[in-house]
Amino acid sequence: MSATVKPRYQQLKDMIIERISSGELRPADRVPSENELVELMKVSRMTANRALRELTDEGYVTRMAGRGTYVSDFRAKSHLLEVHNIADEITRRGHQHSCKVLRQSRQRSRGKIAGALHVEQGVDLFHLLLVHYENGMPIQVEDRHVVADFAPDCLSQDFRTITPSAYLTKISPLQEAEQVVRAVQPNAAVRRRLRMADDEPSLVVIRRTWSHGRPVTFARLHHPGNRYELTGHYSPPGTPKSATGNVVELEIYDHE
Amino acid sequence: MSATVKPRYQQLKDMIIERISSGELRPADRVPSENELVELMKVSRMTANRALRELTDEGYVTRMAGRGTYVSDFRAKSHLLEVHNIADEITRRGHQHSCKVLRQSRQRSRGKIAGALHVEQGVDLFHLLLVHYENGMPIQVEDRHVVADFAPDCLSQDFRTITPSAYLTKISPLQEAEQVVRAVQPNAAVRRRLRMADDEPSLVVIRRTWSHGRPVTFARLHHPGNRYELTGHYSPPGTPKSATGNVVELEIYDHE
DNA sequence: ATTGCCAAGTTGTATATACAAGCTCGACCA
DNA sequence: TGGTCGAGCTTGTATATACAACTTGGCAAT
Repeated sequence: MSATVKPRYQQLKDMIIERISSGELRPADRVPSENELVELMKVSRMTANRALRELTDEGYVTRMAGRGTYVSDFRAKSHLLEVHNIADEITRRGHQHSCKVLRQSRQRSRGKIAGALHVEQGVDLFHLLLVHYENGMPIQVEDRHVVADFAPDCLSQDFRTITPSAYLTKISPLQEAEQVVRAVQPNAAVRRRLRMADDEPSLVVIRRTWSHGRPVTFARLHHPGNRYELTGHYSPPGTPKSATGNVVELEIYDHE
Repeated sequence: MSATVKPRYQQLKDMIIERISSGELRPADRVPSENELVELMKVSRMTANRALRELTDEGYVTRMAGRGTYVSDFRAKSHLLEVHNIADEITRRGHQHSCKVLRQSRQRSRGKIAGALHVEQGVDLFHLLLVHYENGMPIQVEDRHVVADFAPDCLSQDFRTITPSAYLTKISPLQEAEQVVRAVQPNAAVRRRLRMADDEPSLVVIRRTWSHGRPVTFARLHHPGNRYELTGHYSPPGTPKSATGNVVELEIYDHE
């Protein structure tokens, strides 16, 4: 680790973050204006502007033209959880990912599925039912519907070599998504496919993905509760990546 | 909605995003350099620089000094899930939040808890055990440990009026967090506190929060699986907020 | 043939300057 | 008294310029 000097705008950001973090600047307090920073810190206004603008993007401060810059109210901040693509997640663990295709068929949309995908009853959909394995152990049942005209060659894909998620993002990458995570008692079919114990709950991720302003796919991802968990690490944007070290085993249970 | 012209740097961003989204620019393709954008789009280099820099922050492109700018590989992108503070979440639904404090005591750290908080055995901790209610129905059991010297006045707080999360972020807001989400069979105590059905699974969020480079609190949040879910909406930063409309009810189950 | 080095192109940062637009407050006027 | 307008602050954007650091490729010297 060399002691290279940080850029000036980053020093400004660090200084302001430190003043917030230490409690010297509290939520709704006024942050020095760009011109004040110019004098205080001997920088140009564009440099001060960049620092304050990035702090705005990162949620630390709020700016109003004509008023000034004020410390944000953090209590509203959400914690973020990353939900990875299952195949990437497995290979990143150094394990082997494999996949069995149970169904890959064309369907007419109906009922709730049609509603979720914002299409009329009877519109062509593709239905995919896959089981993903990690070193041979089933880890996810993927039950997915895809709007047919978004991915016309869906039936000719070999989803053992490319996951539906990767295939769909290849077609049109920049997407919005809604997600729901639930703990449920799975039905018998899912329980059997995932080789789950009798009373084992399932962690379910439901995801609807949008592209070019319309829903294009709707997936229900079942995981065995005893062998799967969602993990996330949240640090404010702009923070050095390795600040907190590795993920640590976090045990759930003590007796109350 | 007035038809005010977008700023020039935003037009640049939109243009590049559109070229990526349409498939004209694919992952690993080269994006026009700043100087090329200066000529093509008749802007100054600083404006082109801002556009490309923000696209970098938003994950669309990757830049390398001396090499150029290249379209990112989206397959690696994670979906994000927001995990809200329980009290905010309830009040945002227009419901009434209340809270019962079951335990608020000083403890010596030991075992796994000490390890998770990176402190020696025997260091002072506070132990909090709360139940959060939404319109009178229990919705979360919060089992939390706090490093004592981070929050010395923890025992004198009234956590019926301020949640531990809000209290702790008030002390020192800018924090990193690790989170794990699991589906588990809760023990009898949790099941009783949350008035859960016999075979109902529990959605558990385990969160360790850091401040000034060290862990300061460690919380296990149990929720009843039949009455609680995590929801999230992900759109790339910089996208207009209301692009996809409201959250829609997403049903879990069809028969296979 | 290999090595070394330099030129050209790229991103990254920093400054000085300029103008537009929004907000506040006080001076001024009717 | 009440209202209006403008001075002076703020942020937001845009440009021109400069230099540093990095990468690549080709050329020259060894």
